[in-house]
Amino acid sequence: MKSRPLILVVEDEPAIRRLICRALELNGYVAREAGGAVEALRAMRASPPDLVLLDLGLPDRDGMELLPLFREGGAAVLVLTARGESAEKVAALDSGADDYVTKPFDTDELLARVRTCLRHRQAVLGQTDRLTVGDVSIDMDMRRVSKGLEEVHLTPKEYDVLAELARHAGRLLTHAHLLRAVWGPSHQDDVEYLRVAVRALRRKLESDPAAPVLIRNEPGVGYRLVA
Amino acid sequence: MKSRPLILVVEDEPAIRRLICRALELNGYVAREAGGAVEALRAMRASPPDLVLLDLGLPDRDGMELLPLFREGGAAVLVLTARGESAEKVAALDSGADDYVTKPFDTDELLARVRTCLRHRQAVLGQTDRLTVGDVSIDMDMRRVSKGLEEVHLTPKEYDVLAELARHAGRLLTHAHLLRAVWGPSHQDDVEYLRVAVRALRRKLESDPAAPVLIRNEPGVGYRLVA
DNA sequence: ACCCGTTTTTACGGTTTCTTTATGCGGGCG
DNA sequence: CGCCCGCATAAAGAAACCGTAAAAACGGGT
Repeated sequence: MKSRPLILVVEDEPAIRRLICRALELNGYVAREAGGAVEALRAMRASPPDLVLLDLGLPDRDGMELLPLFREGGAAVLVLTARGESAEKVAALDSGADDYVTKPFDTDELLARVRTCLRHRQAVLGQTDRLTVGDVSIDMDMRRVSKGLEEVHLTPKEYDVLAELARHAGRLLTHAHLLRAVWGPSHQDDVEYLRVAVRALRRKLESDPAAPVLIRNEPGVGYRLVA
Repeated sequence: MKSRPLILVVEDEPAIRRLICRALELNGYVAREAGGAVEALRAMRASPPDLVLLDLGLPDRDGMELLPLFREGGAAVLVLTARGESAEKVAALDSGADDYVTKPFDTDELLARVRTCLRHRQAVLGQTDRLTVGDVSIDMDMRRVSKGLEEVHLTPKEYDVLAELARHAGRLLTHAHLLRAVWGPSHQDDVEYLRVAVRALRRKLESDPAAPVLIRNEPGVGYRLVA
């Protein structure tokens, strides 16, 4: 997921569609529109969204048929429809929808549910593309790291190590794991590489490199980025 | 998560509470009840649930205060309350609630949302096997162990022994078994290693290391982690 | 061909962890 | 009663590991 999540709004009523998209854009999302099933599929293929807001009552196709497709594409799905039947909700949720909101809806609530859906999806995919620990923030998408306000320059290897640690923030990664991920399987025993890289990272990111709090060491096992 | 997910229903109105629990039990869940905040916390500690159905309007404490606690305990939270204010919903969802349903609710829809919450939770936790015995909890995935609130540092061997014991919690593991698992087949007779490691573990994890309750000794056979 | 930033090696002192040995306690048994 | 065995505890020497520094090799761009 990019720093600005991509949301696809599938809704046949243009007025409502625009309304939703405006609200999304105002809240920092990138919104794409689709008025029907075929259009939605095309948009899906063109650039896979992070979340789909799906109206079930489409003119050309039943939205329920699209649901599995979005799911397979890795998107979260929030069904947003006028159909209030309990059976419909159950069917949609059990088909993999992440939430179900009936029209008319409250915009603030919808946005909160959108956030919740994205949170769930993010957890599922396990990729936090922006991570902030203390005063350092890591933007995976931009491949940028900053401490406080200034940006910090990292060499490729340094960045790769940090990224791997950040992808599993809080978890203890073994030397072998990190080495495999960054240097490839053939170097999974060259712990010295790791030491040099970690030292460089600490020097650049830690407030007190002598007493590291960000990248911790578990003697004999590996390193861990605090969560 | 067990084969039958454990759900804690926090709701002060006995009639509604029973109704919900009955519905849950009929659908293959194990339901626990709590009429207030303190009761909920006790139930939480006794056996951490997979999901909490939380009514915000409790007599003794605002449900919103409990929400973070449940989240930290690894439970999914479905807020089920009479408060229909949009701001309330936004606050709850942004505090980590996985869904928000207002009373009166439809039972089938609630059950579908329960399923969705559990699905999300399972995805989030992935295969994070976490074991809690008394006040010590072992997170295999993170390779972390904590007693009470503080984290406890374990050396590699200490952790390996504990992990092996935890993997077969409640079962009696022979000296040879543990030694093979941790030190390798060539040291399966060096019981001294084991004693030193167990002692270190007890010192760090037991409330009274002189009277161990967590790691028990079966004279002449091996050790056992209580379940 | 040369320069500069990056990566790979190598070396060393200090610390953590592991192994090994020693001692004391208590229960079962002759 | 005294001996032996299994266990807990303590402590010390050995080994493994870490952080640090710096030199050597590398590689892309000018």
